[in-house]
This record gives sequence, structure tokens and C-alpha cells, in this order.
Amino acid sequence: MSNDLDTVFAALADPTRRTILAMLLEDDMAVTDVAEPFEMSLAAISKHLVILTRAGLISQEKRGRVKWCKLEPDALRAASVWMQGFGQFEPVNLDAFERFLEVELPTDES
Amino acid sequence: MSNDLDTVFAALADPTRRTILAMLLEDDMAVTDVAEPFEMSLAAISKHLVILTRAGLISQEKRGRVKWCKLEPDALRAASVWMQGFGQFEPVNLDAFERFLEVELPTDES
DNA sequence: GGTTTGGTCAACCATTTGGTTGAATATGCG
DNA sequence: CGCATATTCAACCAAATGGTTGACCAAACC
Repeated sequence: MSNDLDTVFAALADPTRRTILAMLLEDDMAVTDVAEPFEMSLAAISKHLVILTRAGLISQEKRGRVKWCKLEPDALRAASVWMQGFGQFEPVNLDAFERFLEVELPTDES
Repeated sequence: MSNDLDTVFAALADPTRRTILAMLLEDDMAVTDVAEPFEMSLAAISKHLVILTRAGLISQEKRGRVKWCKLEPDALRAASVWMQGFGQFEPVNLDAFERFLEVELPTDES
């Protein structure tokens, strides 16, 4: 569960990958087209896309010999909700949020 | 470009550090007390705190021989703003949040 | 003053990350 | 068929990450 957030945040921690997400915001794209504006190899971009896919941030569907990349905002939604617990905490929500975080806080008293 | 987001997201990508943030949500804590529930060395926790500090997510102030850690939600807000650049699921996010509150927070006025 | 307490530093280690190149695998085209 | 295109795979590399231990410094206490 919090492993989910691990991979999502780790995926977001790279500027190349964030740029890719922003590109996919406009429209679905083929892998080659995603790679075009970057000054790195196609293989490197392919790896980035794997990381984004494993984080659930995008999906890839192969049609013919072209693999299309599509933004999948669900994973981002989870991370966004997590952050709002800290960013704008209202006192009412605190308790519920802490339970929602599923922080496996090794509480000694339990 | 946004090296800021790099460090913030990278800091959030580790479950130990997210747990620390959740602990600091309750109250400011000394380094030793932060480390207590974890099964790793104090030095390891100290490193995590440095990473959180450099990301701007917490601040540390030394009073006497005790160093106090304090949550600094501003950096998280920046990351949250970045996510809202993907504005299309911003409302969905809020929806999910409200649904979560309804489900997770039965004690509010019952 | 000597010793405990709080915390960091330094050196080290294993694993992961982000990149490269070159070969391999499909798929489409003439 | 034969060739070009789209993408991944495999091996490799340098640097970063997350952890350890032991020495170290600074503040507090008897």
C-alpha cells in the first residue's frame, strides 16, 4: 500500500519523467515521439516509460509495431490525496488522514 | 528546471521518511525520539532527517544538546501545486477526498 | 572533572538508478 | 523476400542511495 506511494513518488522524482507526463497530458504518444525532444537514447526513454508504467502513472498499448503511451492519473490521484493531508491540514481531518496514510508506524503500544 | 521537485519527490519516495513526516504531524520531536520506533541506527535516521531538511519538508533547530525537528508543509504544497498542473483530475481528487472523509470519519458528529 | 546523553561524521558496503552501446525481435512496406 | 522502422534486451558503467559501525564533538549531570 505504501509501497504504491514508493514507486509513484520515485517515478515523479526524475525531471525527465515529469516532462514525459506533461507531454502525455496533451495527447497519447508513441515511444519514438516521446523520445524525440530528449537528448538521450531511445533505450533510456524506454526505461523511463517502464518506470512510469510500473508506478501506474501511464499505460502502454501496442498497436501494430507502435507502442502508445497514455497518461493514467489514478496513481497521481493517490499521491495527491496523500500530500493534501500535509499541505493544507484542517484539524478536523487530522485523525482520519493519519489512518488513511497507512503509515506502518511501528507503534510500540499496540 | 525544477530541481526543487526532484528533491521533494525523492524525499517522499521512502516509506521511513513518510512515516517520519506523519510522526511530525502530531508534534515537533527530538532526533532521538524520531528514531526510537524504527529498527535502524540513529545515524541512519539522522541521514533521513538531512534529506527531509534539504527537501525543505522539515526544519531542525538545536536547543541545548537536543535537535528539534519540525514539519514544514510549504515544500509539500509546491509539489501539490505541480500535480494540480494536471488539472483535469483536480476535481476528481477532491471528490475522492470527500468520499474518503465520509467513509473514514464516522466519529465527526455522530 | 569525569561520564552519560544527543547527534553527527567518516569510512565502508550492497543495491539501485540512469545512462550508454550493440544486438535482437517484431511489424510493416515495396 | 528483403529492408526499414519501432522498440526492447543485455551487458556494462558511474554515481547515488540506504544502511552499518566506530570515532567524535558538544551539552548536561553527579
